[in-house]
Amino acid sequence: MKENETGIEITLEIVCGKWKGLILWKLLHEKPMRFNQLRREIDGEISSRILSRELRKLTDDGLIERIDYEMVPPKVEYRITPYGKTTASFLTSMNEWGLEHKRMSTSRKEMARLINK
Amino acid sequence: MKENETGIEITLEIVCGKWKGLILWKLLHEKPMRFNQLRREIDGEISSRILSRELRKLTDDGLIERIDYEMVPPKVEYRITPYGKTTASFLTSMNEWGLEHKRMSTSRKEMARLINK
DNA sequence: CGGCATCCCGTCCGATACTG
DNA sequence: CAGTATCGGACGGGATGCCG
Repeated sequence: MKENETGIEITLEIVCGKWKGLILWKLLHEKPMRFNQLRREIDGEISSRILSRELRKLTDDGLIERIDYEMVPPKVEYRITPYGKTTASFLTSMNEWGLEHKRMSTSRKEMARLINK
Repeated sequence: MKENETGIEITLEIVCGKWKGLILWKLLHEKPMRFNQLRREIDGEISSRILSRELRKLTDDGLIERIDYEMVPPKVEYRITPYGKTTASFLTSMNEWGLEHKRMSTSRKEMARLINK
């Protein structure tokens, strides 16, 4: 373990990419959700293939849990785990920063011009 | 602008990828730095091509500033901007989470097992 | 010193179609 | 309902070499 290694790298391994942060954020604030429910509620329209893949990654990493009711028709729920809940600390910060900057401007570049001026 | 859009998405557009978060983090805590100095000090060994590209993206987004002294041999410095400094809020959270989880375990999977048990 | 050119690979992301 | 199969494009990341 390197001495000066930042925590940023480790955290990025988890939330990097377009979707995992959003999925975690959703499951942090809702009850366990079913596959298609999650699919509908995530803004930005995620395809079932991508959602399936991202859910698998999060499950493999122990951040969420897959509950298969083994019914016909199938019913599967995804729930945040205790470990997953700990991500709320930085996801909340990220959300606040993003919202702040969305409120202030329509674009990041414009934002930058205003602040840096 | 959508109503329920999360700030997460916006924030991820900036720090996503392996390097931009680390570069920002470095420049947040140091004086303006030269290209090769930055290259040497970033852990994980970044190639000059990649560093160059990432620095350009950050500059285009107004998060850092490129100062060319127009000397021979070339001297160029990169400095965090006021806008870039605002990212400290969430980068700090991300760093803390990562360090916390690095301290507790050698791997994320083991970490997950411990917490979720 | 601070890059850019070239080539390459693996991953991310997506549309469409299909299935138990 | 909850996915998988297939195909394909875009992007991130890297090795090597060259240049003013």
